[in-house]
Amino acid sequence: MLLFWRHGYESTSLTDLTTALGVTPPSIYAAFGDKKRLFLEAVGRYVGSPMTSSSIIANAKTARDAAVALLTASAIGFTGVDSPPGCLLASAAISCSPDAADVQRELTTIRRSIEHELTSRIAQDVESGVLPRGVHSETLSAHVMAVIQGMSTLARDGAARAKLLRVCETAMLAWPS
Amino acid sequence: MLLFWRHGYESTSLTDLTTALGVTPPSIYAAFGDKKRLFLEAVGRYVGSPMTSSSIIANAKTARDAAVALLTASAIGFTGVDSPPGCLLASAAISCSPDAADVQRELTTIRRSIEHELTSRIAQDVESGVLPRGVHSETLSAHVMAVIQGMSTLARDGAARAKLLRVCETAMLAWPS
DNA sequence: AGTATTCCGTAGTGATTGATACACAAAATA
DNA sequence: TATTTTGTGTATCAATCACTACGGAATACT
Repeated sequence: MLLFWRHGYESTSLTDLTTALGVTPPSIYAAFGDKKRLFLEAVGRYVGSPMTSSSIIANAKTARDAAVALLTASAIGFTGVDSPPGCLLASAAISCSPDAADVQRELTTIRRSIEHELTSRIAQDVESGVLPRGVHSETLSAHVMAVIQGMSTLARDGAARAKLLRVCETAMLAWPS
Repeated sequence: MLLFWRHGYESTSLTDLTTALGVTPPSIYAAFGDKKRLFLEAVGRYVGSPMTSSSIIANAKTARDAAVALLTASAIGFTGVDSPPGCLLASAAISCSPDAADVQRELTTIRRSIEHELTSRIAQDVESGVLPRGVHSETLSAHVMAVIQGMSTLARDGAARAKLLRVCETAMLAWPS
């Protein structure tokens, strides 16, 4: 997972994986089938630890809290000391060859589902009057997602955690009162 | 440039390039040296057309105008009908093998210089009183850059131009009055 | 204890990667 | 017109890619 996180799906060779794991290719292929499924397994581990975006959104009292929690968790997760900078979902398969188009679509689906969950949570608060009527939930959600994906690039470019956390605060200034 | 834009640096093979250009490998190597320099040449063409970020920032009356112009130009440029979705700078060399680390650093340098120019433009408005004292120019600039880089991912995931333009408006709600 | 099964390392598969030696042809120069 | 220079295609380079056939060792079952 860390190798895919740092170097991406296609640029992580089987040699990289076997040497890092201390095993030989047949072991990997017996356990996972092929490189594609191994990668998706690693993605599953990434999105499920330590806390899923879904649970963050579900456990938040308000949509605003959900947005703050998502942004903050991202800023922290993208600048871990013993993990590659940035977001695996945002960087591992952004640009790839046609052979990996299905892998690319898989990550797109995950990103869109997170965005959709946040959109629904916002719409729920608009519905219940917590957020003013007229708020465009889809746009508000897209802005939060854009900041998250963008912070991944900033982190990869060397931005410190404190800087990303300040970006989160700034992004939340766009949140309707 | 379009091939690198769509598939990234490493996933664009020399075969892709030669067949698209209608030439054979020796012609490319005689003209550009190697794949790395050809890519950087394509990047230079990308950042210089039709308008550079530097000129957008320089020609804007205020830092706010610069931010709006950068965001809008990005939203439009990332959703062109006859160009790949997203931003070449944001996607072509985000995750790559150690062999391409220098290419990665090159794009990081470009991204950081754009961010730095915007930071300076904001600081200038704070200095002259156009923006209130206490505004953290670096954070404000980083937020704009994050939204831009994030919109690249949204565009690659299929977001429409109108949606990205609405994201731009939302992002500008975080701008100090 | 003897047999069957699972597991993994050795070694190598064909295909593709970026990059080149060489020869020939067109064009520029003398 | 003769000669040099430039440029491109043919064919191929070693290296690496994801992937696998096969044999031997360790384990599980009878």
